[in-house]
Amino acid sequence: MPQQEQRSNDPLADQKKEQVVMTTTASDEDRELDMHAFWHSSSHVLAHAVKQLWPETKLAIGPAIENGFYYDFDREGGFSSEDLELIEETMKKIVKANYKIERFTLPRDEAIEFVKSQDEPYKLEMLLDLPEDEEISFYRQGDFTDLCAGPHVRYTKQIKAFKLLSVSGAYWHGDEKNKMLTRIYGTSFPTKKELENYLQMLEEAKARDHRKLGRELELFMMSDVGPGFPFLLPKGKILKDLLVDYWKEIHYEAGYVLIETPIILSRKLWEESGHWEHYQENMYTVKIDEEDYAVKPMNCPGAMLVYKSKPHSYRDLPLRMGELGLVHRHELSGTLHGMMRVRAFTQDDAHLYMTPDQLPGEIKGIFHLIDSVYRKFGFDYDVELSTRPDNAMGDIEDWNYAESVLKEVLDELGTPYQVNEGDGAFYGPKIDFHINDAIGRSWQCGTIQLDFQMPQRFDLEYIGSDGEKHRPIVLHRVAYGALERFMAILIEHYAGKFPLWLSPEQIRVLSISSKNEAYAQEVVEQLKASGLRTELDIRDEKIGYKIREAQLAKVPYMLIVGDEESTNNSVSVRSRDDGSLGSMPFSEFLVKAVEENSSDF
RNA sequence: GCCGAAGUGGCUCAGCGGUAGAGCAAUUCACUCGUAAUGAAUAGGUCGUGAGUUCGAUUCUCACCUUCGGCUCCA
Repeated sequence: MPQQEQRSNDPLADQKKEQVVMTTTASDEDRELDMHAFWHSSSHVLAHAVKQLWPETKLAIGPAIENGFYYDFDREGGFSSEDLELIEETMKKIVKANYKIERFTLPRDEAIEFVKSQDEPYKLEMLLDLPEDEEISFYRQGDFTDLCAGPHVRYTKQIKAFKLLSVSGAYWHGDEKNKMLTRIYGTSFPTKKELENYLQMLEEAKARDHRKLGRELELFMMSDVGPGFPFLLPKGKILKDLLVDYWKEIHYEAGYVLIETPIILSRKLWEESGHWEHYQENMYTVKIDEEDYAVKPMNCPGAMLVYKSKPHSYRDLPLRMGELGLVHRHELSGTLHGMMRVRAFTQDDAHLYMTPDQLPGEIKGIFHLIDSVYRKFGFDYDVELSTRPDNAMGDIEDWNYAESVLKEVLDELGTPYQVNEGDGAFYGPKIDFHINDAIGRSWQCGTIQLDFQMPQRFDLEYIGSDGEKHRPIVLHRVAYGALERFMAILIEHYAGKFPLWLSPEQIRVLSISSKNEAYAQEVVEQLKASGLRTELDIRDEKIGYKIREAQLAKVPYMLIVGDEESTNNSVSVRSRDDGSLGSMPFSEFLVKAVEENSSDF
């Protein structure tokens, strides 16, 4: 999302785009249209309609976004759903009237006078922020004119199919200190067919929503008595443990040791770490024997204490110390979102202590570890570098050095990345990994954070080869990010159809009738003995019904056993994804299943 | 936290000033069955919580809680 907004704030990029559009839209071939310009024009039609209906409404900003557009308005009382219908009707008329969309420019002074005459305070503010030496461009359609860098389509009639999707609040300039405006979201396409396809895709996205599947597949639940605190159901717990098993395996392989630190620790520790000062609004606190304690929002301070529990030599370094730590953060209530954004979650954390010359190598090692994890699940991801924020602790020189090292390593790795100025943690700059999910959203998961503050605050040291005390460098990182979020992304990524190794229930054995019960039980026992998570369905139901239920539960393999199978020790195999695979000897299936299960892991 | 919307049995939803209804799921019984729903019966709800208006509130009003869509924030 931020990318799109940046695009519309970047007049230079938009100018370049405009030239493209002016040539390509010369023909009436709609598929030649630049969708960015198309959605941007749609937002103008929206604003045009709103101004026609309620002239007193003030216009803020209305850019194209991924798959659509929005426009922010300042109107007393906002808009109701009836208002939305009315707006859509009016938009249809504007489209039908087929206004020509014309660009014109004014010298700065005249532009200011013009916007003032229109009585649009937000537009005036934006105009005053534009570079002084440029002419100001406007777009006009009928009696509607908007300050805008463009580009746009040429006629309103080109916007053949559109739909307003939702109304929400949005702060002016995205700053919560500013006034809350009303934002109307919509989408549009050159043809009705494309709009229908898009709306259908939205419906399909709903079908793989992890909150819906989480309930249907009995993976997790939420309760009013613990907003943002997820409950894992038996199957969800299996999923989490499988992720943990895999995680432990690759971390031991990569030379990590694992620790576990307490969840509740004294205020004194959080004061020492700086969290009491910088992070208090997110921390849960408790009083124990008249003393203040806090539930940990991060694992770092505990890990620092573990490091300090004994003296270290340079020969111990790098020391890679992992911790699957349960942290609690009091996130704003409005930000909670299923298991994607919760208030209690397990970080697959690790702190790496090293000498300065080991830093680049360790960053690369972590990078490759994270990359291998994401690749295992077939995830696409973006890398971002976040630099010093306003509330940063520590010396600027340290920050500059840390940022330059991160940049150097990223450049050396040849990975494309985006820089987010001022988005770092208060204790250090970081490299973030964003996974692109099934519905085109992106979620922050992995992160590598350089921490120059903790070692100082906790006075960490090691004895160098020179016999002198030195301060180690500390890297703080997660790969999954949070197990809960990662699970949610996995659920949506696979639409609940987990690969065999990740499926909580791998095989379900279905008996045709009660006569086959004993044989079915025998099959289940052997499968279980071979480490396959198997369940038995011997209810007095028709086989079609039992298959339907197993299919809806998204169990990878169904074994149907009747008289025929009982007599010759075979199973009729049905795959969740490929349907019936026919009969085979049970021993053959067992070997195949065990092999598939272990090869994926 | 802010803007907007919504909360009715386990799930999906109907009802809407006269103390609740369906389908699925559950339970019981019958059927002993061959690749996505066998039939019948039974049970299950102080309609999110608390106030107010009213002869009477699930229905109207207000507050709070939770959820959903966004903003902001973030793993």
